[in-house]
Amino acid sequence: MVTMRDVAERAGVSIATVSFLLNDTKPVTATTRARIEAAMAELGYRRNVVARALASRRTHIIAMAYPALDHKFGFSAAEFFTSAADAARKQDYHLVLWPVGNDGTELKELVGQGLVDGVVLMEVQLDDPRVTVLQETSTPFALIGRTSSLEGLAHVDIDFDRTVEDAVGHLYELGHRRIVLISGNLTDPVFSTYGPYVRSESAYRRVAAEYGLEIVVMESSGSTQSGQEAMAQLVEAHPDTTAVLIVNEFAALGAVAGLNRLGYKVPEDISVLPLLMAPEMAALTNPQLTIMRTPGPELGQLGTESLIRQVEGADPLPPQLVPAKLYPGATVAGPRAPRSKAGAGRRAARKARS
Amino acid sequence: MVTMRDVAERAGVSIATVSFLLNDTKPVTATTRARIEAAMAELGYRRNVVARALASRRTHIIAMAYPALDHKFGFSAAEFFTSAADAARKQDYHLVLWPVGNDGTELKELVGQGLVDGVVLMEVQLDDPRVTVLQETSTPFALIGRTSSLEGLAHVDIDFDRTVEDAVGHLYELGHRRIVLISGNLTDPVFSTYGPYVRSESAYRRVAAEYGLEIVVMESSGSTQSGQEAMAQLVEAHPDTTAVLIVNEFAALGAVAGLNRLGYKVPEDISVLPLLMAPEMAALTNPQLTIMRTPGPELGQLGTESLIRQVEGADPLPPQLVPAKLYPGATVAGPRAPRSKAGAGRRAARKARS
DNA sequence: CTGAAAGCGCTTACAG
DNA sequence: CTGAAAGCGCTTACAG
Repeated sequence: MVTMRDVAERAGVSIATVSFLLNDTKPVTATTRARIEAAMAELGYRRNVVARALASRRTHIIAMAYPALDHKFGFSAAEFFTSAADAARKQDYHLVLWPVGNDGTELKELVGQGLVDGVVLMEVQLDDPRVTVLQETSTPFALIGRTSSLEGLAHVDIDFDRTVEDAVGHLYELGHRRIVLISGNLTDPVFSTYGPYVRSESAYRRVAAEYGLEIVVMESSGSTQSGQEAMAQLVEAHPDTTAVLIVNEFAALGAVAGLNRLGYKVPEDISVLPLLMAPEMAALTNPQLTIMRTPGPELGQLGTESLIRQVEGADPLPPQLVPAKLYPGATVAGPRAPRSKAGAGRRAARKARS
Repeated sequence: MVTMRDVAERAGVSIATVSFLLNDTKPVTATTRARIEAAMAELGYRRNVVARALASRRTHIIAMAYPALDHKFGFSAAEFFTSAADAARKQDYHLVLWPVGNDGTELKELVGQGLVDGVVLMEVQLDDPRVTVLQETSTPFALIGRTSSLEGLAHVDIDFDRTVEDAVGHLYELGHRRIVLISGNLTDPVFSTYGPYVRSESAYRRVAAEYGLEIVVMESSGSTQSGQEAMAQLVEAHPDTTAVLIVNEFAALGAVAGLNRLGYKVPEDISVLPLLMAPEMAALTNPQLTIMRTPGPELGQLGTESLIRQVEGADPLPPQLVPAKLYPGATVAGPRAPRSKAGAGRRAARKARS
């Protein structure tokens, strides 16, 4: 292994000077710079990040804590990770993925080892024990998501209000008046304080009321299967529904499949608009889903930048909320027969057949 | 931060003794052990992995190099990563995911920094420049996949021969005699040396010949879209096909969707059997796909264990090939009218309509 | 602008 | 079984 000492000797300078040049921490004259750079090139020198970490008390590694047991690591998660990794690399940091539990014990164990300078928390719950762990250990962190009390916590999150406003507004303009929300199971302890479900639902209730729409919220868990089951219940309980908003991306896939199997055409009979989905996932079906596109790339980057600022002693970025934006596909259209009874009659007939 | 020195002082021993106990590198009497453990508990000591790494020349971090630009990071990749991470953790290692290019330059840069003890290579190509980089830098590594020349390289891989044998055998027993393989695009430079396509195809050619079946190989790229397009071509060029084997998991999803849109029922008209898919992906469709289940959990674990053995100076595990196993779903059944012309006639009629 | 030296928190021969 | 001490490859006041 070629060390800084080797470079210094070859260039005829001290190792301190090499370090100053490498880190740009003190000015170096052009001639010594040239000598050092030549020496580095000739020797193929690469700085040892472990030694640097020990001496500087900064590993330049940050962790993304992802509760993989409670949340599938799908395309959306991959987007968050990838954009965060890119943002980190641009600032000379490594990002590592930590699949740790929701309760904070594993996180505490890992953080105590001194491997990382800070943590980006994914899938934040309204009351998240991991936040306490990070505060107690004085570990810099940034939330992608929000706890209920946010006093001074660095965070970025989806703007659920605008996302739902835009989604409902789009459907309304197309003529839809029967718009149902499929949210999560809020009696499940893991998800009763899960921001996306809670915030989507409250935004939907507010927005639907503003539009004078009937408010119908149904639930599903985060599986394809449960999305399909939700549709079976929906067409039974609310046969006049013309559009479905759905929070969970796996359930959304199941919803489309389920409607098809029940004999409903998407979007002719019912439009389906997932509120949070990655384009790669939307492309798995054919025709491709119309979605509100999760702002994963933006949030991954912002969260990481906010964290790195803190690690380096600066103030975190101000909190930012980014809405999911409409990403057109082929699962949303105007209702077949807006505000008439014809559609409902036709669907009822089909149902009787099946 | 509480250091080993703090623990040593409190326990009334030297830091060397604490280290011996912690690493189990030298015997320690029961009484000193008790004193040290008490001190560690009281102080909440946690060993600093960075200092340990610098002193021992072993970071206990291994990287999984995944060429994210050329290969989507889907459910199969997530399975490999998760199982590798678990295997690493069990042996006191961290696994980090490195999304690096296929050409080795990024890998060389990263490896030179001394962050990792070794590398697990994913999506290995038959002629892989990353292998050269790792050899030149004397970095321990294990392949998940195979290069063409394997002289002494630690590797684990899918057993394509047995996978295809089992898949074709299963279909044959159900009565299928027209079994087509959808492989990859071998004229694409990235995939012309991609093991799964190359080896699946050659296994298929051998096995189909053994069964006396007509050999039909078509290609698709790794997208849902292309899987759908392949089906359009298939029913045009080979209307008597009763079963489809398909290598790429995204294309497989598209194949089912495409057949449905073309008016073919799966599995009644055509059975679809992906050769390499993760169950989570198979569960995205409804009904769930019948698949040959990628042995991701087994290979992730074996590859990691093989690597860690080398890192610790032992011989790597002997190469192992693991077949994908049949994982039942609802997209494979017997052909509608085996060996008669009735099925083909009916399909031709449907085709004329569309 | 450059250098000598202490120190980051451990591991590991070496000695006893 | 335990300890004193060197050393891992850097960074960083401090001095000049």
